[in-house]
Amino acid sequence: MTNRSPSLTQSGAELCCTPITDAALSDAEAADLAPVLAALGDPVRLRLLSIVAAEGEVCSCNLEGPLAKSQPTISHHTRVLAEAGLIVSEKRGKWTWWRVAPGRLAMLRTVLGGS
Amino acid sequence: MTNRSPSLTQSGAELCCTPITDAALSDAEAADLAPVLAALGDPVRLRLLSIVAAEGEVCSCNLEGPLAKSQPTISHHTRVLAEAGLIVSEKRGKWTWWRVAPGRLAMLRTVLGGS
DNA sequence: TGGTCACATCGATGCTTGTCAATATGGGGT
DNA sequence: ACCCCATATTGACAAGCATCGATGTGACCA
Repeated sequence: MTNRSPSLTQSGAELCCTPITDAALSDAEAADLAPVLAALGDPVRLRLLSIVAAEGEVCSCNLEGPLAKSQPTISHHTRVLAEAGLIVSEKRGKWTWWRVAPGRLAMLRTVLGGS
Repeated sequence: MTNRSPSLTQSGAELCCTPITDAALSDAEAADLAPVLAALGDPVRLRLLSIVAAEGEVCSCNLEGPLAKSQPTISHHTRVLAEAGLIVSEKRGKWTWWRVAPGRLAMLRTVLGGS
């Protein structure tokens, strides 16, 4: 494996941004977009994201409680959401803080038919 | 099960409709919402929905071609989208026509942070 | 240097799901 | 009645995924 950013794999891909009501998605566009929506298709991740979105900033250690899942499971889900480009991490000392990635949710709203 | 419309299982559930940026989802809300997003988390279904959304109305027989999947697979995916409340069907003669379910996509946009 | 804490990774397991061939259902035409 | 055509359903199989215990990694503190 080549050199990579230290703490996080994070897709910076520019995804399709035209409403599906305007034009059908291409095969490639759907393939790029589906993993993002699939990341939201799990109740634990959906709730995780909503907690981060509502709080503005949440430490991993403050997720185990509300989500009632083991630490590896939480780590797995944050990873999936981060790879989908939906949340971003920042390390402070021993702790990892999560924030919603700017723009990504707005892009989804647009694709789902927003003006 | 009580009386229901003849040809289609269709969740008429009233789903959560407050932006996740305002308040975190409850366990139950996430459990209700996740399947809808999971339905969109497959590239074939995402493209299927976009075709229906862009065309306005599409016959099942006009989906096999663009999606390059077998007939049972198409039937499976339309069923999943219908059960997620995202599309609705109407039978005309031998054909089944699909349309986007009104309101469902708008609800998703709202939950994902829309005003 | 040694210990503790937060988090990531690995390995295993059981469940879910996308896919298609085969078959069933049911409407239309002749 | 019979045969086609469009769609739904069933059964089976391979791949993917959520979950957790065990272990690795790296930061902080004494």
